[in-house]
Amino acid sequence: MTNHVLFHTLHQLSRQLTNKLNEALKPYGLYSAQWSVLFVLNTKGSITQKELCEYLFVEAPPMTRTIQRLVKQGYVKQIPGQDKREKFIQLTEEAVKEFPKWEHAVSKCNQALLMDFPETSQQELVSLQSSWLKQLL
Amino acid sequence: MTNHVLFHTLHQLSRQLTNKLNEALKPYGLYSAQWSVLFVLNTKGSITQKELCEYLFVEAPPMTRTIQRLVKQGYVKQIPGQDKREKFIQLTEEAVKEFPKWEHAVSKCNQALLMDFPETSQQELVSLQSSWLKQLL
DNA sequence: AAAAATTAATTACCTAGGTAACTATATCGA
DNA sequence: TCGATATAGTTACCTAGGTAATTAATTTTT
Repeated sequence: MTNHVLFHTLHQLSRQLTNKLNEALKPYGLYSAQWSVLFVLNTKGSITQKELCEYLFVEAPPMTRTIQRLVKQGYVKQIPGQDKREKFIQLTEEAVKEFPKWEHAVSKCNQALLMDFPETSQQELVSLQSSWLKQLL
Repeated sequence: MTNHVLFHTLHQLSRQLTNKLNEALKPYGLYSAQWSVLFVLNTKGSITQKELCEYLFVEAPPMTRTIQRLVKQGYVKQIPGQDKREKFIQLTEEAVKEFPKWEHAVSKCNQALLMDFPETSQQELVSLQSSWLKQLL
């Protein structure tokens, strides 16, 4: 019985959080999945789509779509690798310029979401989730 | 910084769990969203789509789709209410007959997912998630 | 009682993520 | 070396969930 509640609340939480994130990103014409890619590119620099998929645990097809949208918006460029099968993805100058605004919006959103949720609880939650996730993968 | 990890792992976990659930339900031709509806109907009996939405915190359009698929599969029927706008949803006889099998498959799946995750951790996780979720809604 | 506002459900269209099948390139083995 | 196999990415199509607009029925207001 408690199992069911566990899965249910986890699912609900995840949905609520992405909804809020999408709301926060709306003024910038971005969506949560795009943000996750931009965030990774900002820290990792230029990496292949494969690596992006592995890092975000997402299958290749949705990644292709997300990247294509980012390309169309001018926030990301694809550079053919030495191995001609692979494409390196990196932020455009414009994306680098805009990034701080996006980051600020996201961080404000996250802060609001965590407002009444104590720091210690957050850390416990991360710890529990991480250990569970590690076992699943 | 820890915020980002928190949201990331939550999202990953949620996706992994629904993927596994979908896998477990595949032999029965069902998907996770359908299962969540069937599960609620099994405990609540006959309720309106509105109530289903409220219970599962899902918007009306996706609920309409999920129900229409279940109707097509013969697992659910829609009964017009006294208020002609609303439709009461309930399990068909066949669904009632099949339910135990589905429930067993799901519960086996959940058990496998939680195998190496201690009972106490599960309870902590539920407690943390629930309190956070309550604040968000 | 008639007009206005509200509500339940649907339709159309969007993002997010999954699998299967395909293409093009690279690598491995006989 | 050349044929088989593996790999990166794309395309097509599926479920899941969201918003906006629409329809039909019910309430509320006037």
